[in-house]
Amino acid sequence: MASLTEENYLKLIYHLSGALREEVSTSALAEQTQTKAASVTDMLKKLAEKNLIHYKRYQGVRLTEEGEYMALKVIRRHRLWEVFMVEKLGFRWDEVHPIAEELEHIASDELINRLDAFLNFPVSDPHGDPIPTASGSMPEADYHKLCDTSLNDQVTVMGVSEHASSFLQFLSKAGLVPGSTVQVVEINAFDRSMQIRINGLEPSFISHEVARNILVSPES
Amino acid sequence: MASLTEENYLKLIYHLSGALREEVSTSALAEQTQTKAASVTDMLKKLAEKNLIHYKRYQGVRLTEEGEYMALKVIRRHRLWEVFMVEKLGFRWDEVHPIAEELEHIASDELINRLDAFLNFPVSDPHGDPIPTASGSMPEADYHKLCDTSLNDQVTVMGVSEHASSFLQFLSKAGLVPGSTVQVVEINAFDRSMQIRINGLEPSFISHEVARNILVSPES
DNA sequence: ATAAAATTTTAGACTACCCTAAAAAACTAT
DNA sequence: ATAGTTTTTTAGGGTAGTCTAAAATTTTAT
Ligand SMILES: [Mn+2]
Ligand SMILES: [Mn+2]
Ligand SMILES: [Mn+2]
Ligand SMILES: [Mn+2]
Repeated sequence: MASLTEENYLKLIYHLSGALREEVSTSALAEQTQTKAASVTDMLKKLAEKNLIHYKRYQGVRLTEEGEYMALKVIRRHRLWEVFMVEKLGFRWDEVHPIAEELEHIASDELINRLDAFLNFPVSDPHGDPIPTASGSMPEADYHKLCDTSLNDQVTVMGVSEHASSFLQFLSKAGLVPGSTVQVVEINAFDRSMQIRINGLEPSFISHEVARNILVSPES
Repeated sequence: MASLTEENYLKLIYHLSGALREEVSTSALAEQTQTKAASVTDMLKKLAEKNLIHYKRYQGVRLTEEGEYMALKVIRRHRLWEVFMVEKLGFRWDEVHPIAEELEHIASDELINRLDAFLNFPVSDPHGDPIPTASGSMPEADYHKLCDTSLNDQVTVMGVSEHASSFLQFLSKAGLVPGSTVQVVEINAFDRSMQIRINGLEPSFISHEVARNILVSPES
């Protein structure tokens, strides 16, 4: 029904619109798609024609219910393939995203639902991002940022909000991966950097920039 | 390097050129690609430009070494994904081909080589077709047709030369799947139909048309 | 409130892949 | 050998998705 390019636009609009489902600008889409604003306008007209987005010119866009459903299907496929590559093929979490960008466009529902079962119905991908259900709803996880954790609190790493492979490799080296336990030992007021104890080992230092991109939940 | 469409042409030229690597005609390609001869000519010019085929106008085409290498890569990916779907996801052998037609275009070598290892380096796909190696050579299996088997000889089913899902479903129902043992009990001269004993059970009847599309090897 | 700046859309054009219709070349049959 | 038939190529054109340049609209700043 939707071409590969259309699917990428829908997925991107979903991600850029954020939790509040705000309107997405033409320029924001142009920047992320590595295309020019004029090309984005053309595509927005086509998506509006297909009733996948709400579009009034000069006003930005939002997904329709149908458009959001299709975006979530693409995101579901992307994240399930990432789980497959890490869990079954032994890829590292910093390697799988570019390949999932291709696999996410394989359309078969039968394939993806069997893959889901084969992976034992995972609820999140290797980066801690929730996997939309087959019926098209996005599980909302209410994690908070490691940088907002109070002194001495102990938390569990659940995921990341930055997916650059250099960042992911840094976290692997530091042992800051989903499942790790972190206790905040010290917070430096001037630059908000932290000393943290990972899995009970010797304290290490992380910048606010790093702590801001690590998602955690309170120790259960 | 090559687009999805170009990959499909290369694969098709490989298949149509047969074991003897004969020249493939424009009209044969047009028929199989569901396009018109004029469109095929356009594509042949492009592939020749990229040195993937030998092309002289009005003369038909053959793959270059480079073109054959790329065709074999696509076929390798296709067949490995078919093994994955049948062995790991529980698909039936008559269901996987259309999905593999999409998966075969996912380009990552790393992905396909890890998949190969995950599947324990299979040598043939669910239909008995050999899987090209990572280095780009096609294992040649010298199976013969069940219809050429002599009376009373016992053979093992190795694969099929017809992939229509209706044919595959018929074979599944009959128990004529790769690995089955077949003994030829009777051959009817007038229409070359056969009575065969499958896995030692009661004899069943198959037409020459069916026997012609079943590949077997002598009992070891 | 109005002018300047930024954003967005329109206009016109390009490539990849496909089409129909017509021309060219290759086969086939007498 | 020549005429008819079939196959293949060329000519001209269409859609999807992209571009640059120019026009329209909105936002920002005085
Ligand atoms: Mn990803
Ligand atoms: Mn994509
Ligand atoms: Mn197949
Ligand atoms: Mn294909």
